[in-house]
Amino acid sequence: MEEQLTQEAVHRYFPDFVEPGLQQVIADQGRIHRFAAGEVIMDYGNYIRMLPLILEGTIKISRLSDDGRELFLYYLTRGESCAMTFSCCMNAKQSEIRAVAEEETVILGLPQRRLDEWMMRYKSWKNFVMQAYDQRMNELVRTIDLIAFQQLDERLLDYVSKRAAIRDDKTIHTTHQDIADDLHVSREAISRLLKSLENRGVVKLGRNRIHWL
Amino acid sequence: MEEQLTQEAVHRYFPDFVEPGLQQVIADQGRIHRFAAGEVIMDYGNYIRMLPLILEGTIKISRLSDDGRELFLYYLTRGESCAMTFSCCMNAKQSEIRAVAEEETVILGLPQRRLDEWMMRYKSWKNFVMQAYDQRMNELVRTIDLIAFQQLDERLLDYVSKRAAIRDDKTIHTTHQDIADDLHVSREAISRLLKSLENRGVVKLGRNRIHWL
DNA sequence: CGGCTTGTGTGACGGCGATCACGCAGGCAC
DNA sequence: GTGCCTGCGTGATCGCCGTCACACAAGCCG
Repeated sequence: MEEQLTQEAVHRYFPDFVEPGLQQVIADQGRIHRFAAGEVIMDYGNYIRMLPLILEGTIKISRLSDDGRELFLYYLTRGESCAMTFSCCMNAKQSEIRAVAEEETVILGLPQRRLDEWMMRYKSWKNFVMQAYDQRMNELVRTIDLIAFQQLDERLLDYVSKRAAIRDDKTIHTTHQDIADDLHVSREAISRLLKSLENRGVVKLGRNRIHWL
Repeated sequence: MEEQLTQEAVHRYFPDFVEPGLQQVIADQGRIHRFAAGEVIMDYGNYIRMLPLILEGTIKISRLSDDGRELFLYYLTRGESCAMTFSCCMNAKQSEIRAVAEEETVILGLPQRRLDEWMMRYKSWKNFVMQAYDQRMNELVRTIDLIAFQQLDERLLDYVSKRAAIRDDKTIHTTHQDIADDLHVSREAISRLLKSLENRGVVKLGRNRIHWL
């Protein structure tokens, strides 16, 4: 069952793709894939045959550092795509990132072969790609800023608020350990700081969930 | 005195620009600018009218964080260009970065107006731009990795070796305070660690200079 | 119900780096 | 030479977070 989108649906999901020709090829060549929460969409070392555009849901992008540790980079949500994957597509490299569905997620997979050609043919596609790079660069710079300057409590606040915002859900379902892993700190530190946030009335805690006030 | 390059010189500096037409427009439209060590090439809030390609020398790229602190990002050297500037050019935004010449530096300035058009017309230009983004993304990820995982001594080693490598000069001329600022740590910590590196025979220290062994 | 697993709270202790407070040394100006 | 400024070395103290060690609580399953 290989679903496709209609040209109208492409236009609805990605209103920035203005050229009818672009809408048409995306509709023709894109294939819909569905993933359950926790499913690995793409993993380190995989050969990449398609570029994912996210239609629904959220995916979490991580990367292996030089010495094999997992490094959380960012979340992607609907209407976005993965800048780190472009370069792999372009050079037919193996994936340097892992993408995991955070919740039930629907993506449109575009065949790797055509992307390069689209860059030169469709201005709005080129802009989309450039903008994706730009967004991610800014996100990474912001992360560096947080790690370099902020205390852990600020970083945690940022993390929690962002995760609450990315889906319109004020309750995050996760464990303290998972947060600690993403921020590369100890679980105890997260527990203590969350407790103090609760005392300050910023969040309400429960087992496996954090409610953002 | 507005110097230009010949088409042959463009080819020599940037062998990856294969299209003769691209070489020609770069030669025609590029203007050479020279900067002394320490000179500010581009500053926060400037309107950007040109994209710099570095012909000779080294420039240091920094950025203001959300709350106004200076955040060192990376060094650029010959044959490279600044990915963060592309996006400013594209959208005619004000600069979000500061570029300072580390040493005497020569750049070729390309007029902002044409860049977008070149992306779609010249494949090797498009590849150059994409590769620039990709390199910087990887550099930023590596920085995050270092800050998140490594102790300060590892970061310092990485920093010193990189600065020694970027110009072919095993002696770095700088102060402990400058290094401390780049790494966002205290000067004392840098002094102590450099001392221990000297004791371990990794570097030789002198006033205003560090010699890499 | 009791036992097990998984998640959370909390104390004790230690290390790294920040901060403060100096002393000292190299080089420049006079 | 005498000052003076800038850069470097070093000790003392302090705070954040890592680590270890447990207690306890929530939920699942027999």
